[in-house]
Amino acid sequence: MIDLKDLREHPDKYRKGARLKNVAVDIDAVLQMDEKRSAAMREFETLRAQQNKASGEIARLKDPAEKKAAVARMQSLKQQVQAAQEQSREAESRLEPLLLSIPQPPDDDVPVGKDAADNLVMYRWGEPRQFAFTPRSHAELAQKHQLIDSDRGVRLAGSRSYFLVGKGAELHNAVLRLAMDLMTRQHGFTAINVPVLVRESAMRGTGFFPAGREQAYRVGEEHEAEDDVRFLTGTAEVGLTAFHMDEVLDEADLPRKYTAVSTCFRREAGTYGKDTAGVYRVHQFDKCEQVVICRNDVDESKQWHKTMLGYSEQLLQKLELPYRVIQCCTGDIGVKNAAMFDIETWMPSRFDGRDDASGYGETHSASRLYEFQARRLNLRYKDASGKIHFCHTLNNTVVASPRILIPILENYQNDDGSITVPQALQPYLGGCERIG
RNA sequence: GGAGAGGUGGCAGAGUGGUUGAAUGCGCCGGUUUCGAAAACCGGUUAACCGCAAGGUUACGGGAGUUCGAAUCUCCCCCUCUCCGCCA
Repeated sequence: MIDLKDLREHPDKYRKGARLKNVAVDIDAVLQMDEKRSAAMREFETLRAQQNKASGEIARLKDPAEKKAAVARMQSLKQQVQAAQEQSREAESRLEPLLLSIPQPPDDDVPVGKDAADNLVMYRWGEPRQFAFTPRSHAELAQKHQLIDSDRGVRLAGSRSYFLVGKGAELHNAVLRLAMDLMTRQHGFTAINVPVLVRESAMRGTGFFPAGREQAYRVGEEHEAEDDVRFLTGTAEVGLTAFHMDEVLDEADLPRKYTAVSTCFRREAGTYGKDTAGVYRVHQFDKCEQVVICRNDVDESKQWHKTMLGYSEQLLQKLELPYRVIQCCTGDIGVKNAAMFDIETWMPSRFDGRDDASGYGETHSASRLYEFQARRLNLRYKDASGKIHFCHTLNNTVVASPRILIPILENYQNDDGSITVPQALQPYLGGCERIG
């Protein structure tokens, strides 16, 4: 949710922001609606004030006849008040969806661009491995060692579904455990287990609705009342960020640092035929997420953004997987973000043999939202002087699996088809050093 | 799924039609006192919106209604808790 006052004062900022993000919104229509609402509200409040005043006077009248006359005089005012209230409410209810649809303008330091093709490569870590043999894809490796069973997954749950089996499941659990341990033990994040089945208000509050609604699974029968409907979350960001929804925190308790592993559900609507081999794009996966809720301070937000990005890099470095860090351009950061970094990890099977860029696949996404989510969630804090502010929120992937199994299997394969278990994961697999 | 109880300010808890945005207690903040602290005493302490201000409007789970006027009355919904049943 953007700041309505700011929209009134700087409409161009939002026009430009929407244009840079390739989002079609009619700012003028919003401003008109806002004007209409304000007028209706003032009208209603004036009338209501009159009514309240008269009511107080009636209460003080002792003489029954006088009282009766005064009450009779109020009849017509009552009609007017009701009509004005009706108008005011209608204007309000028409303004709200318009406001929800206005994207957060991208930050000044975000490169301008149309889509993912215009994203900026910031830097790389590690060198893509040169194979002395023809490397196998993760799908082949998984098949060979019976780590991932897509055939049975599809039979049971449809396309983009899978079973993780044996060491496949162990590897999956291992990376998530490693991620969780890193965030809690080393970086002081509080571990949380979040609901993945949430109300619409949580989805709207975190900015996944209304834009993006088609990506979420809706749970509930058709005949059920809207209030009984729940949605499966596509990330623990929802639970972690909405944890303090409608609360006023103490500034002294900020920043709040939370991490969670949760199962994530995504319809992947509009991606038919894309990334169908293996487990790159699936409907259900597990992810360790990090969320920071901090003071309303742009510099602090930017600082946290970098820091959180660093935590994820640290995880990839522990796994010794080559990656590159991308600054996403204005057209690729989505409606809710002010800025976004992606981390792409080297996946040999995606490499086309010519352009290195082809071999990197997205594994992480770090978002900086300023007060956009906090406004929608009504998530605030009180500063030392007692003033109330909206918090800032940020989030980033720590690790998502099975997608991360792709670079692990492919980068750690040996010429005989066996797979070396990354050192950092061996303790989580009972010391197992090699698969196959 | 069956039966019952309840939802009021940070918390506890009054309040059943009129100056109650809300008693009282706790907590919190400030002051007096003290070498300092505790205790005691005094004062302050919900938020959103409109307004330069004075001031005004809204909100007692949510919605609808009755009324000149609703925390208080009526209807619908939601949520929480207890007991029974079922269940990981």
